[in-house]
Amino acid sequence: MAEQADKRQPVEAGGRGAENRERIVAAADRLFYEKGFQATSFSDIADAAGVPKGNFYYYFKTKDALLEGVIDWRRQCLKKLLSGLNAQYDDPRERLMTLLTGLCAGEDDIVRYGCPMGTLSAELCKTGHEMKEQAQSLLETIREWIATQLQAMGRDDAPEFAREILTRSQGVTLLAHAYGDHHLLVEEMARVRHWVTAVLDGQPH
Amino acid sequence: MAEQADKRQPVEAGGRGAENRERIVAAADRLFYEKGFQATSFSDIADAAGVPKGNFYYYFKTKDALLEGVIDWRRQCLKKLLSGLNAQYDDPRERLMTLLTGLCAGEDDIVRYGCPMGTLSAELCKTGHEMKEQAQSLLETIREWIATQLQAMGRDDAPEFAREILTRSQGVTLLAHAYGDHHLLVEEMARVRHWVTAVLDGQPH
DNA sequence: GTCTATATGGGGATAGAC
DNA sequence: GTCTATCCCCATATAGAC
Repeated sequence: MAEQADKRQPVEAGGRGAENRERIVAAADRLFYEKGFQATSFSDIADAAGVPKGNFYYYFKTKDALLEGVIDWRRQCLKKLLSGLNAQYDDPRERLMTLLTGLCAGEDDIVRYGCPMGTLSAELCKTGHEMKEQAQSLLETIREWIATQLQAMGRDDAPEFAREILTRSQGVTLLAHAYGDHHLLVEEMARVRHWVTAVLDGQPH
Repeated sequence: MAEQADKRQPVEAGGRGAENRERIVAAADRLFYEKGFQATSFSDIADAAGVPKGNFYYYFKTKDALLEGVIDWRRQCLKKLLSGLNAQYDDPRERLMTLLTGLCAGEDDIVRYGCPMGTLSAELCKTGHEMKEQAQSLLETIREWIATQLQAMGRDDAPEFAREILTRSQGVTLLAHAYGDHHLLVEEMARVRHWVTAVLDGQPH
C-alpha cells in the first residue's frame, strides 16, 4: 500500500511517463474533489486527463493506490502553501490571518464542492476506507501549523485554540457547501477572523 | 418524484405491508447514515431489513425514491424532537440548551458516522444529487427552530446567531467524525454551550 | 511505455410466478 | 402483496498486442 510511492522517483527525470503520471494525479485530484472519490470512475479521469483507461494501470495498480497518490499530492500542496506563508511573513499573527483570509480564496469551489480536506475525510470515514487516517492527517497538519503560530505568539492555549479555529472553519465551509451560499461563506469566515482577532487582542474566549 | 409520498397513507391502516415499508425505511435510514447513500446497496438493505430484494421495488420504484422516503422519515423524527422540546419546556433558553446537550446524546454514533444531516447534505451536494435541497432543508429546519427560540428571548440577531450556532455545531461533529475522537466531541460541544451561555448573558459576540 | 479489447463482478432494476 | 430468477449496465481490473 506504500510501495507505489517510490514509483515517483522518475518524476524529476523528465520522461513523458512522469508527465502522464502527474496528469493523471492532477485530474483525479480535481475530480475526487468535485464529485467525490466513490462517484469518480476511471473513465471520468481518463477523459479528463486525456489518457486511455488501460494505460494508467501502469502507474496505479488500483483505485486505492491512485487515491494515495492524490492524498500525497494534496499533502505536498498544503506543505507548499504553509511554508510559503512562513517565508512570506515573519509575524506569526500575520501568517495566521493570511491563511484565514486565503481559505476563502477559492470561494466558488468551496461553495460548490466544500473543503477538499474536510469532505474527503468525511467520505473516507463514513465508508470506512483504509486511507481515512491519511486524509485526517491533512487536517492535523493544518491544525499543527496554526498551533505553532499561536505558540509563537506566546499563547499557552495554542493546541485547543488551534483546534477551535479549525473546527469553526470547517463548520463554515460545510454549511456554505450544504446551502450553496456564497454570501454565508464570506460573512461567516469574516466572523471567524473577527473572533480570532478579538481573542488575540486579549478578550477571553 | 413526490408521488411516492401518498403511498404512505396505508401506514396507519396497519396492514403487514405498512410494516414492511417501515422496516425498509428504517433499515435504509440506518445504513445510509452508517455507510453513506452511494455505498449502501439494495442487498445491504434487504439483508438488514429481512426483506427480499425484489420485494421492495413494490414500495420504492428507485433508489432515489427510497432516499426520499428516508429523508421524509428523518424530517418527521426531527419535527418530533423539536416539538417535544417545545412541549417539555416553556423557557426558550432551556429548550435551546437541552438541544445543544442532546446533540451529544448519540455520542458514539456521531464520532463514528458524523451528523446525520450534515454528512447526508455533504454527500448529496458533492454528487450533485437532485435531492440535495431536501437534505439541506433538514438543516434549515433546525436553524429556524433555534432562531425562533432566540427571538423568543428577545434577541434581534436571532437569524445570524442561530446560523453561527449551527455552524459551530457542524464543525464540531465534522472534526469529531474525521478524527474519530470522542473526547473532542464532548469537549468542543461544551465549549459551544459555554459560548452560547456567555453571549446570552450579555457578552458581545 | 502505450493502448485496445476484454474479463469479471456487483450494482440497480424488471418480469412474472405464486 | 410477496418473492425468485434474471437482465443489463457500468465499474474496476487484466491480458496481451504494439
